[in-house]
Parts: sequence; structure tokens; C-alpha cells
Amino acid sequence: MASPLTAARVPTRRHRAAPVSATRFDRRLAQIINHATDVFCKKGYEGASMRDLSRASGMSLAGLYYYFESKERLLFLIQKHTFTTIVQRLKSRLEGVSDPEQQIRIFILNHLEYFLANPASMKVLTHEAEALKNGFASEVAAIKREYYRICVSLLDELKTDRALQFSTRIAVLSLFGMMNWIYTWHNPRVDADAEQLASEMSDIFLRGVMTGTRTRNGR
Amino acid sequence: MASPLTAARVPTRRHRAAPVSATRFDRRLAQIINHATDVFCKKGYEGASMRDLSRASGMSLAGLYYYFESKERLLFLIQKHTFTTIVQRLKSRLEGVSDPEQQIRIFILNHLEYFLANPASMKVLTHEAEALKNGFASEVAAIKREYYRICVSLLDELKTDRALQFSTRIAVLSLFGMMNWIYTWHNPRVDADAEQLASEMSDIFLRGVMTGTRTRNGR
DNA sequence: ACTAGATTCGAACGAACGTTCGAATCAGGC
DNA sequence: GCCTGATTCGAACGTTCGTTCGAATCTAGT
Repeated sequence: MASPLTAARVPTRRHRAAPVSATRFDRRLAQIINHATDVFCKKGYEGASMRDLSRASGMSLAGLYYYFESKERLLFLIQKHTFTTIVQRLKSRLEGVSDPEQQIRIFILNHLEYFLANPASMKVLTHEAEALKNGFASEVAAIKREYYRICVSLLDELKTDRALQFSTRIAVLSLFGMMNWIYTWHNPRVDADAEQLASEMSDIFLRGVMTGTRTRNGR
Repeated sequence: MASPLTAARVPTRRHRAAPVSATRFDRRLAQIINHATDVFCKKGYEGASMRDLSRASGMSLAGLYYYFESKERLLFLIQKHTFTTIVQRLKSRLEGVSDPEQQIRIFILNHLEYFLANPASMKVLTHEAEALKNGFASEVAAIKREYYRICVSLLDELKTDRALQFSTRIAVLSLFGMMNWIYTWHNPRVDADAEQLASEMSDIFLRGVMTGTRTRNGR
């Protein structure tokens, strides 16, 4: 639970990982995960073969299985690490901010900054959301639910604070749609950077949600 | 080009389709396409096997190849038919409406109505957008570009009409994100119908895009 | 009832899939 | 320099993949 990369494999039942080699193991696994993320991004989870991953990471097909026990678990490691990181960063950024509008702007900025800094990871996270099964799926779903609920609570705060009227569920899911859809169109050579994009999307979303139905206490 | 389902196969080079059997052929192909859409929706394009499609449509594996020459072409037929239909309906609905705000509301309503009436088709269209290659891909991309440009022109009209200031590109793509993301969360037993959803999303989007920077001619 | 083309199918093709196994190689503490 | 466990690999496993082929079966016009 501490480091999302450990526990990838309890390096076989016979021998436990010496503390020195555990570092080495984790560093190598992280490299493999990075290469695998690119491949999953390019070809999709189902479309990417273990042989593709082998080629991309420069390790033999059999060698990969020393680091993770199945292709599905590799995808799980990618998604869990990505999602955990983005939630972590969000929480630390939200600390000390109390204005709900500012909090939502931070939420959007955090999401888009991470998205554009790690486009492959985020595409694999959003586009392959249904690829995992059973235990793997539910563990990622739990993180997603936490992330979703943070956004809901920020919006609910805004709603009561400014006496607004809108469906929180639809607003939150519309916002996620705006942000996550980015992976289908963003071109770093053409489009603005995260800060600019976050500002424009925040404007559209916040105006959209705050205008019109204000009844008291408006700014 | 007339009917998107014809030309699925020029029923072999040896014999041309008699006009009577052409109808039969098309009807059967349409059934297969419907079943295949459900399977692609549930398991993804890469994850669905021809044997899955055979089972779902009640036709033998070999029998399917009488109706289309490859799995990829089948996906192409689904995407082309879906996209063509939605563009067609949009155009007919836009006729005679000249107010840009009303036009955008119609655009959103048309999109969401078709989305919720044909969720499997629309999920296959949006989620498998990168699955096709070369010729297949570019033909669908052409329809997508037309659809995109219609939305751009509506927004540009609104922008000059009301002297607004925003990035059309980001606004359009944010709108598509809001709308297309629906396939990841909409639950017909919980969520509102298309009309209600379209109304709420239109409110968020239009307020978001119209508020604040209005300099003259405001309503 | 016969026929010719439209439609369907069982069986098989070679290729690619995810995964496993045992042996070879490596690295670090003695 | 040796030994032990950590790491890597070639080769192969059985399964499933998309597609093909020729024969069988339907269907409709005569």
C-alpha cells in the first residue's frame, strides 16, 4: 500500500527480496511499466501483445514474467500507480485552500497538468477503464470513486455556498468528460499548455454552473 | 454511397446480386451488424472474436464471411452507418432554424438523443475510434471532420452574433467531451432522459461560453 | 419438378496469443 | 575466486485467433 510499485511480485515464495535488490527490482519494474504504458497507449490493451512489450522494453518475453505475473496485472499496476499519484497530488494541492471556486480550479488544473505531462499513462487509465476484471477492476474502481467523490464534495460546497441549483452528478460527469476527452484531440504542437487549457475549461464550466440561478449571496 | 449498408460486398465477382435478393442480403447483414455492435460494445473490437460474433448472431463462423470480408470491415460498416445517420438527422433538424443558440441546443439534443437511443452503436463509434486503419480510418475520419465543422460553424456564428470571446476549438472539443463521455456513466435506470440531459448540458455549456465577455448586443 | 444462383456450414489452415520451464548468466558478500 | 540467490533467456506449451475452401442446403423463377 505504501509504494504502489512494490508488491508487484513477492519475488517468488522461495526467497524474500533483500533490501538492496528490492530497489533494483523496483527500478527495473518501473522502466518496464513506462515502456508498457507507451505500447498500451499506442495499440490498446487487448491489441498489445506480450511480444510487443518485450520488444519495447528490450527484455525477453520470459524475462518480463519475473516482474509481473500476468499482462492484466501489468495494466493494473499502471492504472493504480497513475490514479494514486493524481489523487495524492490533488490532496496536497487542496490543503489550505478553502474557497470552493478556487478549489475546483485547482482540481481542474491538477487533472490537466498531470494529463498533459503523462499523456500515455492517462490515456491508458481512461481508455482501458473496462479492461480489468474482478479484483483488479474493483481496486482501481475504489480509487476512481474516491476521486469522483472529492469532486462531488467540492461542487456541493460551491452549490450551497452560492445557493446554486444544478445536478451535481451531471455537472461532475460533464466536467470529467471535458477533461478526459483531451486524450482524443490534444496536440502539444498546436494546443495550449495545461495552465491555459485549465483556465479556459474552468471558465466554461464554472460560468456554466454558476450563472443564472443565483438567488442570494452572489459575488 | 446511397445506402451505407449496400456495397458491403459486391456479392462475389461471379454473380451479381439480383434486385430481390439484394434486399434479403441487406436485411440479413443489418441483423448481423446489430448483433456485432452489441458484442463490440461489451468486449471491445480487439477483445471480440469472430467466434463471439458467430455465437451472438446465430450464424456459423464461415457464414459471416459471406456478408463482409473481414472483421475490420464489419467495424467500418458499423461506424460509417452510425455516423452517417447522426449527421443526416442533425442536418434535417437544423433546417429552418437560424438562431445560433437554438441551433447549438439542437446539436446537443440530436447528439444525446441518438446516443441514448443507440448506446451500443455510439460506444463502438467513440471508443473504437482508433481501431480502423488506412482507408477505413480515413473514410470515417472524413465524416467526423464534417460533423466537427458543423459544430464549429454554429459556435462561430454564436460568437460573432453575440460578440463573444473564447477559443472555438477548445469550446467544441469540450462540448464533445461532455457529450461523448456519457457512454462511461449513463445508467437508464438512474439518469434522466435525453431531453433533460441535453437541456442541462446545454445550459452549462452555453452559459459557460456566453457569460462574462459579452461586450455588446447581449440578450 | 428442375435448375441455377444465393446462402450456410463443418473442418481445417497457419499465425499469433499468454504463459511456463529449466537452464544459463549475472552481481555482490565472503 | 567462489558461492548463492537474483535476473535473464531460448524454446516450447496448449489455446485461440482471423480467414479460407469445398460441399451441402436452401430459394425462387420456370
